[in-house]
Amino acid sequence: MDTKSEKTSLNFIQSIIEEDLRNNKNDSKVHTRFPPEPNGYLHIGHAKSICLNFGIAKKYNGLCNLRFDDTNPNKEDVEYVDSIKEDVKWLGFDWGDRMYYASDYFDKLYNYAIQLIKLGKAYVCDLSAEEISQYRGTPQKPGKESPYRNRSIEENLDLFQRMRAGEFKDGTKILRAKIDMSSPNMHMRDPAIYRIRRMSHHRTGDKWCIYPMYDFAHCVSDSIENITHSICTLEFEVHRPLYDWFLNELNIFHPQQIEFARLNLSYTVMSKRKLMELVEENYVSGWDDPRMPTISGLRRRGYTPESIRNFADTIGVAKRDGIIDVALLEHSLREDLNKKANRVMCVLNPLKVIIDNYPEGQTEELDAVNNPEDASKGTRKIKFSKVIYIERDDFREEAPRKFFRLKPGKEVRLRYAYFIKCVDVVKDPNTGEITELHCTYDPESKGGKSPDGRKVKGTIHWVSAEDSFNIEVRLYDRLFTVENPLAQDKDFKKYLNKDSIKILKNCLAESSLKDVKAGEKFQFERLGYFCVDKDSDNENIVFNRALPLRDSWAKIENKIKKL
RNA sequence: UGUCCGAUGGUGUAACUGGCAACACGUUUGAUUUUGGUUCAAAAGAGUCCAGGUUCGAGCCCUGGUCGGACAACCA
Repeated sequence: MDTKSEKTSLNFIQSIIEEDLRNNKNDSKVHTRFPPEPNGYLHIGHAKSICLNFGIAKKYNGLCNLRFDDTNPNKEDVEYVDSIKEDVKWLGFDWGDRMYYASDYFDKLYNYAIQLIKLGKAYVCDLSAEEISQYRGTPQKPGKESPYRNRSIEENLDLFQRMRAGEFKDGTKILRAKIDMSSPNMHMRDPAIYRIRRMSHHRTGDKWCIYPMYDFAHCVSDSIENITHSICTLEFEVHRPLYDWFLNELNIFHPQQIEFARLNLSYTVMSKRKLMELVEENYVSGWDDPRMPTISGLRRRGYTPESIRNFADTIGVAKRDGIIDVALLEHSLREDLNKKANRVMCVLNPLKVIIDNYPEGQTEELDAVNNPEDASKGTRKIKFSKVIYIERDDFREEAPRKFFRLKPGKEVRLRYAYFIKCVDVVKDPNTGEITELHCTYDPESKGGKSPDGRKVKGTIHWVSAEDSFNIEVRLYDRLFTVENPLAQDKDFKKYLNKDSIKILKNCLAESSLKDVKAGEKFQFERLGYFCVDKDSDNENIVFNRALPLRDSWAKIENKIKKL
């Protein structure tokens, strides 16, 4: 039992870390960070990064900081920092007392910039944004040097201080690193370090009118926090030479940047910009719309932190980018909720059933199991009566042989109750729609077993007219109709699924559900997993369907249809 | 006509210093079942982008291609 340790294969980041540990690099310490920009809500892709960074810290007895990369007051807002904190916490991670902001380091950053100037490695440039862009060249063509590139250190120092003092208009001057305008790497062609931006910052207010750029702020912040492994996504790979350059020139602690492939999920989009577009143009109700791949959306939909963490574990980490099948995410939720969610009976599309031979006015209580996967959850009583409702889908006038549910003249089991047989079908004379069914029940079959050992293939769920109440149920489907909405062209919104939400107002739930609270999750027997939505009030309880149950009948039926 | 990165069943990830390509999801089949759920058992499905080379032996190493992605904000 001792040496049976499961063969853990390391991902490439863990391999790097273990190699570093073997070499006693960084005094054998591991310190990571999760560095979101507070300019939007976190999504499942961030969850991957959070699980990675906090997970690695935990695995190697290290620490992981939460750091807001808030160097652009133009886009950032406290609303977002609050939601980010909530989401990280909800996912189950703890940054302890190490919550930082890049803006905490504005003074230090400023001084490092001055140091760079003194080293002759940075200069103030008067070129306009357009000119800079022209001077930069293209990936194929080298750029040319700015006419301001060779200002003296004294002049640069003076100018930079005056930039800070607010002597120049926005956009008229910029501090640039002096590297190499002919570098094959565009990021090395004298990148911007500081820009003038008269805008109040959500934390530093109006203290600054110059703000540092990402490339400068990020590596220095990592260094200040003694981050050993600075893990980020692939698009920053080209930035790494610059990351290293700043740290080398400044000669300060040098974290190692490691890039991995960001998460893509099928049938959705995963960039803050595009999600923001869906929110702002009202394609969804907000960042936490249950159809959104945001953490808050998934939470509202009914996802659990465990299922998301487990998902992150399963998908692994690598440098190749691809698209993960949502089915994998869904599987991890089903796996989790199957163990945890109590079962209840609800009818989404009710069809009235009258049990002709059941005594008028009589009711009786039956025992129902709360969770067959967990005996400690016990049982509850449900009430049976003469009039009940079943799912419209569970009755077919003309049914294929493999249809095990209710059909004329045939018997079916009502879960936990009785066998019933359909004796009559009543229809609306005008529309032909079935309005009610008449059935008879076998009093001997109470609890769902018949003493004569008669077998009934189908078991269906139901609620009694006596003891049920009206609920609203929202059914969700994938947000997009195609696996990769970005594959063909940029116009991803034309692949939006018009049927991604279906609202059912006339659903019936067993009365045990009367006192539920937002966020509670249940399995509606035979239907799926459902979560109480925050839109619920005393008048109207709203359930979101997180996920339907796996449905092998649907597969059979599809096959029949094809024949 | 640049630099960097990547390429393993349908999808994602493995294969420790070269040694019978494995796991999960998905798919299919069967068993069990008072949820057409769960569970259990089994099967199909790649010979590792291509071409050479090194080697007794290559998914792993070397060379050259091909294909895909990233990079030209005073965004992060």
